[in-house]
Amino acid sequence: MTETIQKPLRKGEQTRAAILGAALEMASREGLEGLTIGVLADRMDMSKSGVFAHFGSREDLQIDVLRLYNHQFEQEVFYPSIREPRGLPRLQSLFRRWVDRVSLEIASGCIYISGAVEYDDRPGPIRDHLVDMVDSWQRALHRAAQQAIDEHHLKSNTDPKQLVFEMYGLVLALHHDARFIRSPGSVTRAHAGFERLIASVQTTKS
Amino acid sequence: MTETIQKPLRKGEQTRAAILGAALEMASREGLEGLTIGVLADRMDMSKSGVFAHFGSREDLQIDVLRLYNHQFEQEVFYPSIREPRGLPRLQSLFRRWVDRVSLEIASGCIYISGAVEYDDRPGPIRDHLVDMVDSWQRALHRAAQQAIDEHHLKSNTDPKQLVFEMYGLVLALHHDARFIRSPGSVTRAHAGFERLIASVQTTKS
DNA sequence: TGCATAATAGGACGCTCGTTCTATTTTCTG
DNA sequence: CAGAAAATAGAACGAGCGTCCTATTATGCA
Repeated sequence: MTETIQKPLRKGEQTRAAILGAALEMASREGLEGLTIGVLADRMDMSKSGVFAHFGSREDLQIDVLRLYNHQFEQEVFYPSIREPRGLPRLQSLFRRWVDRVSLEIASGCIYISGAVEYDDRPGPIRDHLVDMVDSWQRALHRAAQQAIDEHHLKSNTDPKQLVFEMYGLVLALHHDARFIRSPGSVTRAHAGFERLIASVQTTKS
Repeated sequence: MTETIQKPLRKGEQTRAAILGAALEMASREGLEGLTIGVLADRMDMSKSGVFAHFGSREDLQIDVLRLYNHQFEQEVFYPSIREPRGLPRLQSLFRRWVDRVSLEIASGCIYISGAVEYDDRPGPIRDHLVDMVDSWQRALHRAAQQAIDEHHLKSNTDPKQLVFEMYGLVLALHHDARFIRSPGSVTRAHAGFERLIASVQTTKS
């Protein structure tokens, strides 16, 4: 009993990561509620209990998938953007990278968006985590918008929350039209909407 | 065998309509995929088979719910609006009534929006019906926007599809922020976004 | 008021789900 | 290399699902 807590062995973490990756892919397409251990086990060529043992429960698996998605989102969208100069450039980078990511996700689906519908009325830890993440993302956008105002890139009477509301709408419309309706040109429209939106609150008109 | 096809009796259609109403309410909250015959039967104080007998299958029930929702949507949003004078007034009425309806649906959920996520990657008759309905609604908006251009209420270089794309985005953002995030002020923001949107494509500035 | 028939109940089916228990295999370490 | 511990498999469970079959009750028409 010298060491009660042992560092986990290598193999376990390795397959656990592989399962999590497959689970993320599956949850992106079918939704977090469509994530099922049996199908996941089939796809991993493992037994149900073998997969299950890596996560205490299905809910824990779903939350871990959520965390992984959030991490990837931050790596691809948030962190590269905050290295842009604060103000309008950073805000534009956030939106552009966001749209880029959702554009790629048209084939698979965005968990933030599908999760918002799946858990809008389903209380529990999953909803709590999801709201936290989306709320955190919106607050990051709010900060960037406020900074753009402070830097006098945007008009001083601009409402950051209104701005972010409309940016979010453009991305939701992109996801909706491209993934559900499957009408072409949605990415272009999202960008066009953003440019018109920025133009209406920018200090120096082009 | 004088009359092979009998007109259905009164009682049957009556309870069928009641079931359909409860099913619509349930599908609004839980989603069409969350609509389950057992729970529906409990809520109706009926047996599962009693409920089931009114619809050939669960899928038929879901499609009938969809039809009922579509009918209500048309009655509340579309038909009252097309009695407004064509052009900008009609377009504004369509949006205002649409937002009004979604505002009321914040407590229950909009099947067009939740269905778009549930069936964006799930082929079948339900998806087909859903796409038809949403597409039909978007085309109605396109017509109204085009007419507003023809009437010279909107600038001649306005792109109707871009306009409808952004209108849809505002409603999706409203649904998202109000129902999922539960942040106040979303309805106001949806209207503010629409006014800014219209102002940017209107012929005579205020 | 009878009687054909519609409406409903009850039970059983096969399936899938998450979860648990136990046994077996694999992996790392002393 | 041996042995402890981790990783995985396999089978079984109870619950919930849609659906089907059969019996019973309720309805509306002649």
